[in-house]
Amino acid sequence: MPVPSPPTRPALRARYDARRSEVVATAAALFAERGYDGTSMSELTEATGLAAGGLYHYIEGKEDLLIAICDELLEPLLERAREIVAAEAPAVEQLRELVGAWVAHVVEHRHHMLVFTQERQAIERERRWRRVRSQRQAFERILDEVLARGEADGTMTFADRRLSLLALLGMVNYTPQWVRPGGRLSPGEIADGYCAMVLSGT
Amino acid sequence: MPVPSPPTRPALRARYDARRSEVVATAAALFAERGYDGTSMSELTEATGLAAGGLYHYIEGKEDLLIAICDELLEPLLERAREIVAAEAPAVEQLRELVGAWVAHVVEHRHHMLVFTQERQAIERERRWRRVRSQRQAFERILDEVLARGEADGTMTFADRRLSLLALLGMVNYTPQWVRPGGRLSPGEIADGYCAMVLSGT
DNA sequence: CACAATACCGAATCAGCGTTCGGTATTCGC
DNA sequence: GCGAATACCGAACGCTGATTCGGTATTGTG
Repeated sequence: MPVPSPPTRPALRARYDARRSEVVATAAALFAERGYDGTSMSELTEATGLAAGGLYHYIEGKEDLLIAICDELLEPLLERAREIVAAEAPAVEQLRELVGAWVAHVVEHRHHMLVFTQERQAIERERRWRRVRSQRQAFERILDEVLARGEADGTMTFADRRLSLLALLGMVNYTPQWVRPGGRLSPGEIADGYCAMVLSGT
Repeated sequence: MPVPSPPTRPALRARYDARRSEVVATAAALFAERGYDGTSMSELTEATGLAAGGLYHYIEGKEDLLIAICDELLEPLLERAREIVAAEAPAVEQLRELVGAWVAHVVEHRHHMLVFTQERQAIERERRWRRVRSQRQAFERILDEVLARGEADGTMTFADRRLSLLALLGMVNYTPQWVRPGGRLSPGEIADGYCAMVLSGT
């Protein structure tokens, strides 16, 4: 098997997983700074402390890292979003929760997010990215449905609902480009500000 | 000189310039679709109809294309922005004009814009991009000054002016990712929508 | 027409990068 | 402690892709 499989012995499994996600996190930081193509595997090995071949005990190849990064980013966010909309609450309240969780997530994982947005054109184009793509779509769909519900029951008004959705996506996706950990505004304050702008018609 | 200099004979100069900007436009379209690193020079030569070495009569190297693309994008926009704020008009009106011109520009040059945002991390990091970087900063500064003027004279209110600026940047910069020429919304309608959200406190 | 300047060609070059693989050290399980 | 699984090493490989360069065709100019 060319695929590096995790160790079968349970005692080693924890260390393996920890080291692997350490590698992924390091890759995310480097990719975010220098770009995916702009980062060589040797820079990665240097940053992780491993030697050239050692990386391949944890990943199948460079692209594997990208997939892992996207997964770590989208999966928990999507799960949280599903939880929020599963609860019975007014649309406006759900939107606030969604945006709050979302902003907090992209701020905490801003390296992952920067990589995701930078490599977007590759992700949208190729077959093997179907899963990632559909996760993104699912999340956007949830957002849209909340907006639609709010519009339908009269608690939200939009000049154009789709444009409001796209504007929201733009704001939040751009956030990782400027936030600094420990910056002036907390993720919560940022999210509130975004909600206020989108809900301005209300 | 390794630099391909334009022909000195005036009769040829026009053809040369035309062909060069044709090459740049083709590169912008390819880069926007496949990414800068994801596009090989041979794909570019094929798309332009030139042969391998022929490109280098018009450009110094691959990176030269990136610089040209950014210049074609930012220079006219910045100039237009300076015109708008040079005129004496209420801040709100100037903002609408700015956003209108801006959205129209990124929609028309969405390929250029996609390349610019994708390669942002390279542009922000390296020395030789100082010019492009300062053009971007100058434009953002103009926007901020208009918002500040509006806030000062009481015609605009923001929960947090900086956040509103960043949100606006996010919305507009994201626009090229979803607009389609001849789409449902005109650039003007999009710009109006964005302004309404940012000025919602008013 | 003639000679420069210009436009373009395309095989060859050269560097960098991702990946492989045989080998060694370390660690767990009995 | 002994064997097997695991972790890691690092030189070597193959390939892609940007760039070069000597040469040829074309085009304005005197």
